[in-house]
This record gives sequence, C-alpha cells and structure tokens, in this order.
Amino acid sequence: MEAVLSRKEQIERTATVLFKSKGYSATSMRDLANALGIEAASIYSHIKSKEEILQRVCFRMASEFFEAIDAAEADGGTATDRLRRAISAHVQVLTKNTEASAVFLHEWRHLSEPMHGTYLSLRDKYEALFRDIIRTGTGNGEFTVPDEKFAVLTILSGLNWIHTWYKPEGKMTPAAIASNLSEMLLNGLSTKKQALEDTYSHLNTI
Amino acid sequence: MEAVLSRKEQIERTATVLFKSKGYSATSMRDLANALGIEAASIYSHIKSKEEILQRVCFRMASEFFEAIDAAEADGGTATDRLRRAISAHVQVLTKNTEASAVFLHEWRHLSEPMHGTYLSLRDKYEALFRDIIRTGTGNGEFTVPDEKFAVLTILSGLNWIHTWYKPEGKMTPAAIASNLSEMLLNGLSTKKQALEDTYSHLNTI
DNA sequence: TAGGCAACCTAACGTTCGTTAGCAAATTAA
DNA sequence: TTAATTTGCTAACGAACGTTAGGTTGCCTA
Repeated sequence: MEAVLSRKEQIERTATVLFKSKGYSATSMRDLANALGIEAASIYSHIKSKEEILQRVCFRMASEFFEAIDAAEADGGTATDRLRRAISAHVQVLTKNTEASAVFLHEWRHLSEPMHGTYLSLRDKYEALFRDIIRTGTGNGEFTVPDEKFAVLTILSGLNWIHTWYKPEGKMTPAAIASNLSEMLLNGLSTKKQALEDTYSHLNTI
Repeated sequence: MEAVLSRKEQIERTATVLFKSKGYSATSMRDLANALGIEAASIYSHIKSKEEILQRVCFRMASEFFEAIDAAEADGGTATDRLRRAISAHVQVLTKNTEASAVFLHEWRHLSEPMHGTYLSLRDKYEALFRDIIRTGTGNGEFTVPDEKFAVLTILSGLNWIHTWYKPEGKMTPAAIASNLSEMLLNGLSTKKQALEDTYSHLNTI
C-alpha cells in the first residue's frame, strides 16, 4: 500500500535526504539528478529552481509543527499537561520525518528574502506558543524557571537533536522518547529535589 | 592592550564569522577576501586551502572544550558537583567564542577524511566524559535518568544552542547562564517533584 | 646596503555551478 | 485516433568556484 509519489514529490524527497547529509549549498543539482538517475536539466521540468525545493520542505514542515501543536493545545489542562503534550507533538513530527526536520532546522538560513523573514516570524510564533505554556505554569506555581524565553529555547533545543540519531527501527518509540524528554525536562536529573530556596537563592548573588 | 594578530589569525577569525553566518560551503574565498579587503589569491600566501581554515577552527575548539572539562573534572566531588562544573566549563568555552563554537558545532561535516573521522571520535570521547558523570550519579542514587546516553545528548544539545543568541554585552553573564542551565537540567521546571514511582512508572508500560 | 621575507597583486587555469533552449519519446485523455 | 501532458534528453550558456603561477612592493635585519 505504498503511496504513489509524483515525480515532483520524488525529487523533493531525494533532495531532502541529500540536503540533510551534505547541506543545501554543498548539494548540487547534478548530485540530485544522479541520485534520481536522470540528468540535471531534467529536474527543471518539475521545479522552478533549487531554492524552491528548500522552500517547500521548510514550509511544509512548519505547517506540520503548527498543526501538531495546535491539536495538542486544543485539549487544555494544566501547564504541565500542556507542556507534556506539546513536547509529545513536537517529537512526533520530528520522528515522523527526520530528514525533512533536519533540513527545516538547519538549512533555512539559505532561504532568500522574503522567505527567510517569513521563516523567522513563523519560528517566533511557534516558540511563543511554548512561552505561553511556561508563563501560565510559572504564574500558577506549577513551574519555577529563571527566564521564560531561556526555558523555552532550552526545551526546544533539547528536543531538536533527535533527528541526528532517531531511526524508526530502533528500540525507542517516539512516545517513549517524548515521555523520557518530558520527565527529564520537568523533573530534572536529580533524584531528590532540593528546597527551592536553596536551589535558586544563589542566583540572586549574580 | 589588544593582542596583535598575525595575518593568518585575522584570516581565520574573519572566515569563522563568515562560516557561521553563511555556512562553510556557501562562503567563497572571494567572500572571505572581500571581507579582508584583499584579493582571493592573496589568501593563499597564508593558508594552504579553504578546508585548512575549517580544520584549524574545529580542532582548536575541540582542544578548548577538552581543556575546560579536564580542568573541571580535576576537582572531583559528587556527581552533581561534577556535572555542574562540566556544564559551567562547557558554557564558558561556548560564550568565550560564539562564532568558532557555531562553526565547530555545525560545519564539521564538511571536513574530509581523515579529519572527519577524527572529529567524530573526539566528540564521542567528550560525550563519554559526560556519560561517566551520569553513570556515577545514577550508580550512587544522585540521578534518575531513563538512559545514560540519551541524558547526555539532551544535556549537551540543551547547552549548544547558546551561540545562537549569546552576546557578551547582554545582561546574562556566562556564569549566570551556566547556573540557570544546571538548575533546569538537574531539577527540572516543575516546582514540586512528584514521587519517583509515579513519575517513571508509566515508562514500564511502553 | 644588501638579502630575505611577509604581504599582496594581476592573470589565468580547469572545473563546477544553476539554469535555459529546443527537441523527442512515452503515457494519458478526449 | 488525435491532442495534450509528462518525462526525459543533449548541448550549451555565463557565472562563480578553489587554486596556481609569477611578479612587485615595502619593511626588517645582518
């Protein structure tokens, strides 16, 4: 029951693999053509430019991340619940398409304007959804964080390395990965949590 | 009291800035020459090849990270202390040279063999130092982690995004950043730590 | 005052780059 | 059966690439 891919989709998918492993700039249209078994010029029957491929990959992944977190946020609940679900949604998207995620996370800077700017504002919008969860949690006493934005970026960068090692056939399921990450980020490594006054008091001296 | 840079060091430093902002492949020798105010061919009076610059940046940073963590590990102590100091050492190196750190972390894949392989084994050796701390901590009950390697990679990727935003003139000092990260990673976001049986029991069902 | 050397130049090399033009074969739709 | 669409080809374009060769300048040292 393999989905039939249009030639354009095949090109996009093959390019994604190459962009991940060699980087966008270091991947030539002749590299891509070779991987597809055709001539470089033939690719232009299906796409307008090399950058169009990058654009499609980046903004398709952006949509997927937004769809996933919007669905996760629809359920409401405590900030802890919401963060758990947001992390899970993010991990699901990451693991479902590791190559495209890697391109989305690392090759976006090769987008030219105005796509480059659009990407950045989408990213900020996405991070804002996480900031809102953290803000709610710190407001009602669920979370204790040094800085809202700092916390969000630490969380997201803690998630975004998954594409470097995740393999679908591995022993960790996406659900298990998400669960492990949630526990690590919510409760930390320490077996026993120190009194919060001890933990954070020295920050005041800086 | 500005240090006098040799022309070779100026080239390396300018290249590092360009490599960070445009990527190694997308930075041409003519870009670099233009930034230096000279002709591209003139660069070759000082270096052997474009890749030599990348090699020097990558392996110099590798040395800095190892020196820092070796010094941090020399003091011993509990696993919690060691992890705190290792995180601090890592953050100090990252913040001291954000451009070179970014190149070190993102452009190493453009190294050709055997440098590429050397880089990877150095990276594994570095991660092994962190794994040893985590292993000690889980062994004596200080830490509770789902998986040793998983934990180390989450920690390191949680640190390695700093170069994307850190500015020396900003309000957060490297020491404060390291402290915040240590607290987040050791104690998590949650204000109250749940009973560990509750927290981790559901992992057994996966 | 001569020699050496660091620093940079112009000119050019062979290669690769993204892309276009124009055409041919195969497949699909009417 | 014909027309349109899809998919691919060869040939080539101008530009940019990393790099080399060979020469000039100016400073420092012996």
